[in-house]
Amino acid sequence: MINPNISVDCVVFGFDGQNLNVLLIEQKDVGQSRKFALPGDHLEEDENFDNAAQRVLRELTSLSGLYLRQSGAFGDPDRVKNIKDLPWLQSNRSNPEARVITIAYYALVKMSDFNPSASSFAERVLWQEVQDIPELAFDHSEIVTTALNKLRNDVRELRVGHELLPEKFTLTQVQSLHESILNSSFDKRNFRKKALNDSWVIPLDEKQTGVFHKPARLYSWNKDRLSL
Amino acid sequence: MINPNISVDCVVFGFDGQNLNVLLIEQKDVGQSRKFALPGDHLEEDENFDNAAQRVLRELTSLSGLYLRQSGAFGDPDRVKNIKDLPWLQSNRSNPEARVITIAYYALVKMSDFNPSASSFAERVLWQEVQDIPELAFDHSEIVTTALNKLRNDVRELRVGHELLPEKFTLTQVQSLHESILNSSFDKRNFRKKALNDSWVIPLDEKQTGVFHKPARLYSWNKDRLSL
DNA sequence: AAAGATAGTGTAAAATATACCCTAACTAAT
DNA sequence: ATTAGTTAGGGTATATTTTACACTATCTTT
Repeated sequence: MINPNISVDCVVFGFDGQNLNVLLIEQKDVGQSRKFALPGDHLEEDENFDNAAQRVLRELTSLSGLYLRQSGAFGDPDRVKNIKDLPWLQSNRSNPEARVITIAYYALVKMSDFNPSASSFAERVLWQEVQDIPELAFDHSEIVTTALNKLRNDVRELRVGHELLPEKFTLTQVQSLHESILNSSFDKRNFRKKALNDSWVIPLDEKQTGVFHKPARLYSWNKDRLSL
Repeated sequence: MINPNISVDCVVFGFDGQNLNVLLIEQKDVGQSRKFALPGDHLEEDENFDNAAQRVLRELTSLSGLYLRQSGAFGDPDRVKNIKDLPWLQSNRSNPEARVITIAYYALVKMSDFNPSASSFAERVLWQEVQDIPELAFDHSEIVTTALNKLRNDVRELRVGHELLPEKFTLTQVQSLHESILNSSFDKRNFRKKALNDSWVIPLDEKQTGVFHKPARLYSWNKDRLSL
């Protein structure tokens, strides 16, 4: 049994070692125009928000096991009343006029660890670079902006980002991660000094293999240092 | 027309120049036990969250014009199913069994500027010191904790707290404010150095009057420095 | 004139942040 | 075996920020 007035929307940021992306779905076409949106859907009657976010994401994109954090509630009475969204609502909702509030979640994943594939009313799922996000359905652009701000705050406090790298990783990987999330760049020596000094990471007695240049030392996260 | 499934709850922190308090309402009694809760109520059908928070607070406590910030959404399916809350629900809600999700807001005010008075289903409103909050209805304790964490983050970044002091104030007042919100204490010289150095405030050519000790210089906020 | 109360101030030491470039170690290709 | 290509990795001097710490000044009241 579905709750027609409450939905969750997920902003999944994906990191490919290089760039920061957002996972979008392309709505199954109604008329000719293609429409992009965040993966999101209504709550079940007896479901809490966290579970709903996990389920919806799994149903639409086949992703599961993400660490999702709530990033806000959006409830403008007109947020699903824009004319541009009407065709989709009409073909997908039993009451297209209904007011819907949504609880937004966000997560950050390593793109190579997850292979989204479309199902349900998603025609297609795609990774889109954050610098280059097209017009989105409903108020989803605003939801992305809010989530991105939260992500940037969180990474500064090292509250997010660990899920992104393998168990053992190089400092260069950590630095790229921070750089792409914060959209800036840091001095290598200073970055490494800080990471070691603040004990973000623990150096291992192992080196990278399979690269065709000088192999880097591997590190693991210092669990004690990860806030929450 | 009321939306029976969505409510807003307001965590109003009050500063009296000394201590940090939270505004609670005492629910009109049902049976013998008195019950405390946050001011909160259901959304109107066509109301956005921000407006609802303002209205609800006004209706229950007669406070208006506060700067309310969203601090989270709470939607556990059982959050209003605890047996302890049933009597009140039965006498105040047409469908006491209904699932209700709530959007939490918080604000910070100077207690002397606002004079809450009870109405609607609030029997009484009271300021309660944050260190000493009684058991609250529903999941309101959790909501307070979340809001307090947010407040503490915000004051550090100077995003909150200006509403609290008069137009012209002393540095000691600013310091007390920070100390009570962060529940800690700072060195006077260092605090003043920082406030001036970071240009939080602008010194005025005026002094306190009416005090029976050395009068302090007055300052005003440097609007350019206030984030958002 | 004295007592009571808060305002207001400076400096040294420690910790942190910034700016800046060259050599080391591996692989692949010849 | 040599070379070219590629990324790893480290140290120092300077500037900035943070911390710790205690006494005198100025007003009111009695």
